[in-house]
Amino acid sequence: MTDVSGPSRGRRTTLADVAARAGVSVPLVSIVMRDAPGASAATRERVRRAAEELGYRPDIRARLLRRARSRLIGVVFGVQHPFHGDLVSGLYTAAEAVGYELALSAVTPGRDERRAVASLLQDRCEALILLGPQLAASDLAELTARMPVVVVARAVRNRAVDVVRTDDAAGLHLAVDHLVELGHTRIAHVDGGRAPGAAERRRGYRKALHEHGLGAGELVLSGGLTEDEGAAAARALLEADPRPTAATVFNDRCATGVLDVLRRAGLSVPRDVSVVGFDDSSLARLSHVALTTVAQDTERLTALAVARATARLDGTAPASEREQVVPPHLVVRGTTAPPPG
Amino acid sequence: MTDVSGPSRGRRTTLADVAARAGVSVPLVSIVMRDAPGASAATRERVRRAAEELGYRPDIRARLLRRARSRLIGVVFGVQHPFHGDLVSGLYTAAEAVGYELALSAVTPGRDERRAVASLLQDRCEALILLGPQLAASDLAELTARMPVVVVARAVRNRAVDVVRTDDAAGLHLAVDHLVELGHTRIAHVDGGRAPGAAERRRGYRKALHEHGLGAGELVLSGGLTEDEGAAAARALLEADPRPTAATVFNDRCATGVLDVLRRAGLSVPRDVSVVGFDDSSLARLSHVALTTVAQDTERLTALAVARATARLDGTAPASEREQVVPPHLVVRGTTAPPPG
DNA sequence: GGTCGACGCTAGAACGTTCTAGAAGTAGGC
DNA sequence: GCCTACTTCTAGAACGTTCTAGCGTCGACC
Repeated sequence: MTDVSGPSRGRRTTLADVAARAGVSVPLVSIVMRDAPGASAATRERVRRAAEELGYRPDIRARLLRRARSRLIGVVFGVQHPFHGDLVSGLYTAAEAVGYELALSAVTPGRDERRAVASLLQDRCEALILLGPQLAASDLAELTARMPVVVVARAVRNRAVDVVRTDDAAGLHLAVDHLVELGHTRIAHVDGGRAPGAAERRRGYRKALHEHGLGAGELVLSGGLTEDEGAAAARALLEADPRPTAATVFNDRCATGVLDVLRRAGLSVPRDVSVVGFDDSSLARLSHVALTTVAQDTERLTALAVARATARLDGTAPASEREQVVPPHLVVRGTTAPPPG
Repeated sequence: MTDVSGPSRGRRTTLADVAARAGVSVPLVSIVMRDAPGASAATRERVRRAAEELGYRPDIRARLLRRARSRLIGVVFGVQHPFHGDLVSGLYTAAEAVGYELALSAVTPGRDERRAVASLLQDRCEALILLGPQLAASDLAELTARMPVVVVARAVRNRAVDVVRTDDAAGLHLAVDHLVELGHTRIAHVDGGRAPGAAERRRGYRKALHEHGLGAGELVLSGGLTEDEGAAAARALLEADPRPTAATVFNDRCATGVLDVLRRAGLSVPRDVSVVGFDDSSLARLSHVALTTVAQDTERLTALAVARATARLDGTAPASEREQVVPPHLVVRGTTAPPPG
């Protein structure tokens, strides 16, 4: 008989296997594996070696079943959305820093948010983080009654839901300030429609324009989340009379659509028209795009989201102040310059 | 005392709670919830109502702990990679169709593949699907010894690993055929470097050129996965003498970088230069890009990947034929036309 | 009228872990 | 020598589910 104790074959190795090999009780092995107090240094060493030899891996399900706390946070994200990718990256590091794990559930064209949430509910998550959810406020409230829920990158009217989001209005204010400083007076805004944050950004654009005494030149063009919608908006912009010399755009993806149409129409960016995006996505950073844009602080957003979720679990979160707003900052690249003439 | 039986409060409701309410035993409730045979219609109805009233949700961890099979497939994907998003979408539907669930684990800038895989190993997955992994073949082989592993969208030399991938060489052959048919004779290829599939695509390009008797005009420009690398390659292409009238490009992202530089240099696509991408990503479909491209059949790829994983689990997978190659097809849009002159 | 099978249901164990309670053993203080 | 305190360890139960085995009851068959 050969030794089949390796990790490769048949039944998975359990605490009992390790305990037998090390000549101790099962709970003691558990203690060692968890680095919990209650074992001598010599025994720890022996148990560790036995576990190593057997290729032992703790069964996280059994552990969670037994433990009161799962230290697991569910995350719902859109698989299509590049910005969600950035946020997921940040969430992983933020969660790890406070000893939590993440359970991911994707929203895809064939799998809506309800499904994504439902699958996490079975998973013993202690809290849920939803990235830019489209769920109705009532659904969110219902979910919140069941467990802590933190919504990221979307404003929610319902005061019972924790929200962490960028100060979208301030972001557009920054963009307009920058353009005004360069000397622009006719500044358009390409809108995001019903997308999360769009209303706030539109509001910020309007407010900034008025504060600079440029309210008369206000021009909101209907756009959207995607390049195509940006392209359509750019065509509308070209026909405006007088034509704006600058545009703030709902997001970077949409802005690249705008850029493309402007350039194909023979205009130079930024010489003829300046363009400012939003998100500072990897798209904007590409050297041949070099989009001036409003950067969201993903690191801060994700850290706050995880912190709020865990605080809610510990009961240390404030009952008021459910909304945390993170200031954005402007990243000036190559698509903004003084107006022509 | 008010009724605290609702789903919102304290301890989660268990089978025992439902059983007590319905006046039956715990296993019977389990039978009803699983739609397993062994309960009368009347009882089923009563149990279902009790469960509904209590807001009962099965605890998937306890279930998995008890069950021999978890019917759970782990998926490792790159959160940055849009094409992985498409694949994940397909995997969800393919898995659901055969009664499996997915456990997602993301690769991010701060979380490498090892970490991603390790977290799934704890999770009781029965099989692993890895999307375009960068892991060494030896690591893959080691993993395969432990559990069924299916690699998607990357060729693996090791014959012990199941692979489902697009026929990259054939894809480039299609692209070259198309360009030759249009009348092009000087066709360049923008390379993907060490990226998964790049070597195959380069090979397909060379083979097609030779078959058309155009081997003399072979020109491979070093590119990569991203727009920036495509832009650099396009600058090299502009300096080539004689200048190619067409280029096949490693992928769509890279191709958009190529397009951008060509157009900024004052050339018209497709009038002066034709460009063919690879992936048929959402990028290529954008109306203002309208990239002619080689489409990967994501639906087929994902269905085959799930089918292979489950077949491996059932022991019905063939010992040979570890590699399944899916033919791509050409999507002709607006970036290809006959050469000038 | 007894055996058989099917049906509807239940008792008890099992999955792999962690928790609680407590048992040995050692050491120190009086 | 006894009490207390501490360390190291173990027995047994518990988490919520599903599996195995088996118990009644009913009807049918010979």
